[in-house]
Amino acid sequence: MSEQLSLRAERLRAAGHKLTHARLSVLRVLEESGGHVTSAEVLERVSALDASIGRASVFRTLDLFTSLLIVRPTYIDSSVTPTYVLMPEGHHHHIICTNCNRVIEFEDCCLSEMTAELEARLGVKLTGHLVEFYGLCDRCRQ
Amino acid sequence: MSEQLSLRAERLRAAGHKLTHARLSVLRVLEESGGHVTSAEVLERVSALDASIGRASVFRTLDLFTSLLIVRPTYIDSSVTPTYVLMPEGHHHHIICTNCNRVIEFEDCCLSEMTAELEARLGVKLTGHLVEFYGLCDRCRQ
DNA sequence: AACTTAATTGATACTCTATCTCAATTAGAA
DNA sequence: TTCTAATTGAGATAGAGTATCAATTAAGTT
Repeated sequence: MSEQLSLRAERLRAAGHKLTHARLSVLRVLEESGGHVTSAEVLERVSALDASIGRASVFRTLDLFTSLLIVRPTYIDSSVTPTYVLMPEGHHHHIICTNCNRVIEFEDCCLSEMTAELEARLGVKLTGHLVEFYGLCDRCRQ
Repeated sequence: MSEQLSLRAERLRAAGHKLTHARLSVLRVLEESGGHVTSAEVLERVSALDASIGRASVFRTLDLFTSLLIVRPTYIDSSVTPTYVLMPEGHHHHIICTNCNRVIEFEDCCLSEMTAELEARLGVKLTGHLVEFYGLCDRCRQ
């Protein structure tokens, strides 16, 4: 198959990891889902794609992607199952309605100043961020 | 016992929930731990405080606190157990080192402008936020 | 202080997510 | 092709979180 590698697959290879069938399948599922999927959903879709891929590999891959900041687990509904969020350029922003649990994503953020300030003050090197707002969405606000 | 109620306990009551022994115990454990505790740690410490408090109540309470934004589950190490973060005034900010998993908390953030802008543009009413930065801490930066 | 009742609780059995183990397979370099 | 360490799949296992339901309790009312 004339696979066109995504940028994330390149990052995976650049970090010294093999581009295995299982990993590329999980990545494909994540990218096609547009982010915001639970591990159960990833498991199900990966199985639909190729039933021979094992559960353990899917979880191992999600952990690997998390450590590489390709994906970030967050909580939406309760404290139970994490929802995996794809991090397009290493950052992600959304609003969670505390009434109906709807997720509203937005693109722009003005954290580059804060990033520079923190790096200077704390001596850290920051590569990404996640911003979650909580509140009532337009519908639930009445 | 001459219990001096914390502000969070008042918020709990104001939201129409009973101030039960189990809930106050979980709240006390969370406040004494300074945030950043796993459910297993909360379970253990609540048990140490009063062994008669059941597991189910602790989980129910953590879910209740999450829905009230008294606490927010986030992921630190892997995709496994959530770490509960106490939200002092409805917002919380930290840096997670992607190498050693150290958590660096910082206080000030400049998101009030972004909050106002989002409320105006999207018609939402925002009550809190969580900001997570990822990168290398000063030690791991070499 | 006793009464009332809906909210909450604890015990425990259960479900289901995620992990561990290890022999078999595979990606990628030589 | 050959080689080897990384990775995999299967399935048993661990352990986090839930469901159920009778018993208890917080807190308003009298």
